[in-house]
This record gives sequence, structure tokens and C-alpha cells, in this order.
Amino acid sequence: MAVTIYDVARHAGVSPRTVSNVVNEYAFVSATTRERVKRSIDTLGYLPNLTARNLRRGRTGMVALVLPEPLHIPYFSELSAFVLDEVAKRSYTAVIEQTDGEPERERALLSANDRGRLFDGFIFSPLGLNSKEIASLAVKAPVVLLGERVSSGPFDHVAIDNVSAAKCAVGHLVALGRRRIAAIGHQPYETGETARLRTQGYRETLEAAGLAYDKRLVVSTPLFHRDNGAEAMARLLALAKPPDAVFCYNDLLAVGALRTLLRAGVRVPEDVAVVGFDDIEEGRYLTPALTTISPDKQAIASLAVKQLFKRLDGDAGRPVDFEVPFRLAVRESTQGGSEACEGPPPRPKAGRP
Amino acid sequence: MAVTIYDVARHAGVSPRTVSNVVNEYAFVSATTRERVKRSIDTLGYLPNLTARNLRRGRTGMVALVLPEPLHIPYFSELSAFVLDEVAKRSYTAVIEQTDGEPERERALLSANDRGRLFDGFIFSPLGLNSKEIASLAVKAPVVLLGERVSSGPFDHVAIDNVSAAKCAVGHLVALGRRRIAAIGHQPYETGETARLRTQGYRETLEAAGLAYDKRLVVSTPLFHRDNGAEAMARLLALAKPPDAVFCYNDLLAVGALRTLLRAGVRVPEDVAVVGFDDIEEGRYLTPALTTISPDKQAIASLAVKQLFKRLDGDAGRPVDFEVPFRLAVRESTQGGSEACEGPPPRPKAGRP
DNA sequence: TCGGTAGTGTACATCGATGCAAGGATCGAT
DNA sequence: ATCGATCCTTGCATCGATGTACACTACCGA
Repeated sequence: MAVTIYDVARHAGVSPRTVSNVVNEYAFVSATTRERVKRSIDTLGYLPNLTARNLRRGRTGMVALVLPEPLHIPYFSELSAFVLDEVAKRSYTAVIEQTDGEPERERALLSANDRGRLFDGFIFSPLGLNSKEIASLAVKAPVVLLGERVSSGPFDHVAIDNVSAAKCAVGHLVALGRRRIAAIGHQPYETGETARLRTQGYRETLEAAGLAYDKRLVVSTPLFHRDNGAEAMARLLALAKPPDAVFCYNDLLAVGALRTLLRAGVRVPEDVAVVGFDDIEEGRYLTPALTTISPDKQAIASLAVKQLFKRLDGDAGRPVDFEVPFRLAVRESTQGGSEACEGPPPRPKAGRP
Repeated sequence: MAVTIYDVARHAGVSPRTVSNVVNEYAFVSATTRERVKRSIDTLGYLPNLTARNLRRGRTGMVALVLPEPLHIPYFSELSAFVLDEVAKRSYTAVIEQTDGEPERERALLSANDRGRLFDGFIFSPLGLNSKEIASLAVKAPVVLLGERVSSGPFDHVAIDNVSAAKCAVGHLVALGRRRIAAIGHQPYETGETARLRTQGYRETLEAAGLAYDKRLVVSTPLFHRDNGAEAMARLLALAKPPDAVFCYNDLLAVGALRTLLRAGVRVPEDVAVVGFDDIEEGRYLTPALTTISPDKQAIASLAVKQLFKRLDGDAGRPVDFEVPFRLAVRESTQGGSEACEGPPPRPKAGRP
């Protein structure tokens, strides 16, 4: 039915191998032959069967982008758009897998128990599995981790410096003269490494500024969604002494917090300033527009994909950690002038010992 | 390296063919053999090589979800999440392709000039190609179209009734007593079928209510993004007689419009009521929360995927049109009581003549 | 004249699974 | 004892491409 390499070979009067050589741009094919074959290919409308090619080459031609949340979470959809593009540039196919943070699903995907070694490599944003579990998985394909560092695990890793970023955000609030600065999004769970780092940055900044660390101002949330933010903010407003600023661990929490504030008639930023994290597009169109930590998502995508393909091409060097640049995007929800605090330069950080 | 069917066969002392029979749950395998093979499979950790299987079966095991906009557009990311799940349920892999509405890219994907018949089927949300062009493509794989109907083309089709939905939205504004109702999102372009239908519903509702159709209140936008909405709203506010309500052709436009209104100190809904279209999560957390037409996205995804798989399973019946249910979600941006107007029941509409 | 090598093209095996068709085994019926 | 039918298992070919190894032609320098 479909045109195969044999059909082309017959039509051009050469062997299938020669057709293959032309298709793959093997150097030693005479100009004449090459032209003849190319004409046959065009005439017949031949397209290589990628399944066959991949079987022969021992690859699947696909990499998975494993996400801990459904695609409708803006941070991940924005990131995914970049990753898809980067992968497509390399004539590979990227498949998005949604784990919903379920450890079982993450395990299954990575250890390829799921669809049967369907992927040549993984870009993995873990949630359900903690560092040790991930490191202990016997994964055969290259994996690049996104997000929190798996300490000295066998994987490459791309992440923002969460402590610095949190310091940047909270420092901004301090500089604006805020004194009761709350935090929304702490996670006392096993997998909440991101949250822990951000809380650390928050705490250190307060202490450096001579502000007391008040437990009641740190609200834990099970997830990082809008409704969690709304609920957390409600709890903060109910305090005897409510905060005059909030640092939300992501923009969705901030969206929810803002909603609660505005519904309660609290003025933002006059009464309460709000800072988010992620810089999703949604935040720029809020009223007031959201001040937020803006990680370079394009950089995350391109560093991760680039590193993954290095591994696919056989690079067997030590695992590498990349630190992704970020900046504070100051907008109306804090309104201060334009504080500058930026992350590191856009390049690799260091190989690990 | 990887465990193959031969390894299992040797280990279990049977032929590869028998292993295959067990894996594929062929009926006539003795309980004893089946058990033995299964044990070997577990012991060795065998996983079928899907590439090989697909080659043999003449399939790729993949379907493409072809989107006209990047994934970070909320409507599409929400829809994609559903589609991915539906496809995964069927042990197939869904791949998201972003065309950015480029006709060339759409053409290439569908006519499989791109990656070489990589997909067994397509769920295609067209933008760059118009009805005729799509219909004229010589696509071999089954295609289910999302969005505007390709009149009597050879494809199955899932869409909302845009005219009714627009009527529902505008009718709601009329019922609230609004008299100068604007529309944002008209598209005089060749591919703007969605927009045209919505404008039609808008216009018919006005006329039915005895309100004049005023060209100046209908603002065209090149795209359906937030900034287009913001800009369009600014233009409307600059009119000598600004509107007292706006019907936006999607929620992103409404987000932008709302932003402009709030920045200008216009009260919503008191001075201007706003209705959107799509019911993205973002709208529910706006202040004021966005009234919007809520299409059943889960239904879109499941109808489209179900129909696609019918085709993959060999159903060669006439092309079918599905009409997707919708409802008006009344929220703060119009604030009226709870108008009810719903779309059709959730089932197939009709086969075409 | 002969060996060497660079340039072209081909034959055959192979990647890992499944379709096909036929070979045995078992059992009941005649 | 023989025949069929049913149940179970297998050998071989095949899906469409590419890796390997080798054959053949020119042309080079010795």
C-alpha cells in the first residue's frame, strides 16, 4: 500500500541499500545516481517508514516529558510548549505524560513498565517520588530532571536556585517596608522539596532583616492551585494581626490569594502586597498585575532538551546540574519601583563530584 | 541488551510464537504453559518492543492532536489534558503538534509529508486552512475535526453550535437590560469561521431584541489573545458612546478587556458587563469572576477520541457531526441571577447526507 | 605491471514482533 | 481401530529499514 524503499529501488533501477544511502545522505553516491533516486522518491512520494527505521536503529524516536500535573496548569503548559518546540527541532517526537504526581505512575513510566520502553529518554518533573526513590530506580534511558535537585543522583538536572529566588522575592517586600510578611505554599510533606527551599529563603531573608519568623504566617497547602491559595489567604486574613504582604510559592496560589483579598475588600498592594512565583501569562493580566519571580522557561526547556540529546548521542560524562536564570518582575501587586535582582548567568553550573 | 520474546521463549522452553500468544491473550494456550510463560516474563522483566509490534501490525500506535495555537493557550491546554487521558485509556500514545495556525504546517502534518506517516490518526483543530483546502487534502489516516464545520467534507467533526451559544451569551446581556452591547473578536479573514458564526448569533439576538446593529461596536481582532482583548476594549472605551456590555469571543479576549476596563476605572458589571466564551479556569478567579459560555470540554475530547478510534477500528460509515453541549456560567462579570440556557443533549447530532 | 585506495554499489542478515498455515496431541464418536 | 474435531504449539515468512562486508571500477604511485 504505502511506498517502500523497495518500490523506489525498483523504480530507480538500484538496490534498496542505495536508496537508503541517498535518503541518509551517505557521501559516496554518485551525483547521477543520487539524482535518479531523488526523482523516483518524488515521483512515487516515498516517505521512510519511521517505525521500521527505529526498529532497525534500536530507538523509538520519542522522548517523554513527564509532568506531575495536568497540562492545564499554566506553568507546565507554558514550559511544555517550549519543550515540544525544542524536541521537534531535532526531528524527534515529544510525548507529554501526566502523572498527577502519583508515585506509581512515575515509577511505572520511568522504569518503562508502562508502555514498554517506548521512550529513548525522559525529561522528568517529579512530584510523587522523592530523591532517593528516583535515584534508586533502575532507569536505562537518559533522564533529565526538572525542579528539585536529586542530591548526587545519577541524573542530569535543571533547576532554578529556589533559595535565592525566594530571597529575592521576600527581599523585595522587605525593601518596600513590609513587616508582617506571610508565606503561602509550604509543604511539610516528604516530596515538598521545592516548598522547603522557598521557605528557607523566606526565613533567612526575614532573619537577615531583623524580622521575627512567625509560624502563623506560614501557611501550608496540599497543592499549588488557585483554590489552595484562596483558602490559605482566608486563613491569614482571619488572624488577629493579618499580614501586610504575602509571598506565594507559585502564581496560581497568588491568583487565589488575590481573589480572596479583593473579595474581602482588602487593597492590593496598599494593604497587602503580593508576590508570586513562575511568571505565568495569567498574572500579567490580573488587576493588579502580579509581581513575580520569573524563571527563564525557554532556558529550562532548551537546557533540558540539549542535555538530553547529548546523552542520547552517547555522552557518558558525569551528571550535570544546570542553574536557570531568573529575575523579579515587579508589577502592580507590589508596585515598588523596579527592584533588580537576578539569577545567575544562563550557563551550566557545575558537574558534580 | 533488552529482553526479547526469544529470551522469554528460551527461558520458558517454548517457541517465541507461544510467548506472543500469551502476551496477546490468545485463547488456546494451556493454563500450564500460560503460567510458565508468565512466570518467565516476570522473571526476566520482559516488555514487548512496541516498535517491532507496530512495524509488524502496520500501525504506529500514535495519534496526533494538532493544535492551531501553542499549548500555553488555556483553552487548548485544558482540552489537551482531556484528550491525552482519553487516548491513554486506549493504550495509544497521543502527540501534540503545534501548528501556530500556519497553513504549510497544517498541510504538511495532515498529508504526512512531515515526519513520514507517523500517525495512525488525527484530531485536528484547523486554523490556517479553510474548509475547502482541508477537504481537498489527500489524507489517508482518519481525521476528526474540532471546531468549525467543514461543510460536507470527508471528515468527522466535533463542535459546539456557535450561533446558539452566541445567542445565549448575548441574550443574557439583553435580559439584564443592556442596550449598547459590543462584540470583540470578529474576524473578517478567510479562516475566521468561528468568529463569523459568533457574530451571526450576536447580530440575530440584537435584532430579535429590537436593538440596532452598530458596526462600531463590533471590533475585529487578529487573534484571540489577552492583548487583543485589551486593545479592542480600549478602542471601545474611546467611542463617543461606549458600550454597556461586551461579548468577547473567547475568555482570553475577555481577560484583556477586563484588564482595560478595570485600569480605566470602569466598574464591572455596573458600568459594563462582560461575557466570555470557553470557560477557562482563569476566568473563575478573576475579580469579578467571568460569566462565560462553558462548552463541555470533556465531552469534546471523549467524543472526538471515541470517533477516531471507531475509524481506526475500521468503521467506514459516513462522516458524522457531533454537537457538543454547552451552558452559560453566570458569574460576577454580569452578575444577573442564574439565567439558564443550555446547549443540546450530549449526543451525536446527525450523519450527513 | 602490480598493489593500493578512494569511490560506488550491492547481497545478505538483522532489528523484534506477529500472520499464516500446518503439525501434533487428545478425546469422543463411530 | 479409525476418523474428525478441538485444542495447543510451532516453523517460517514478513513488516521496512539499515549494518556489515564485500565486489567492482578507476586511478594513483612505485
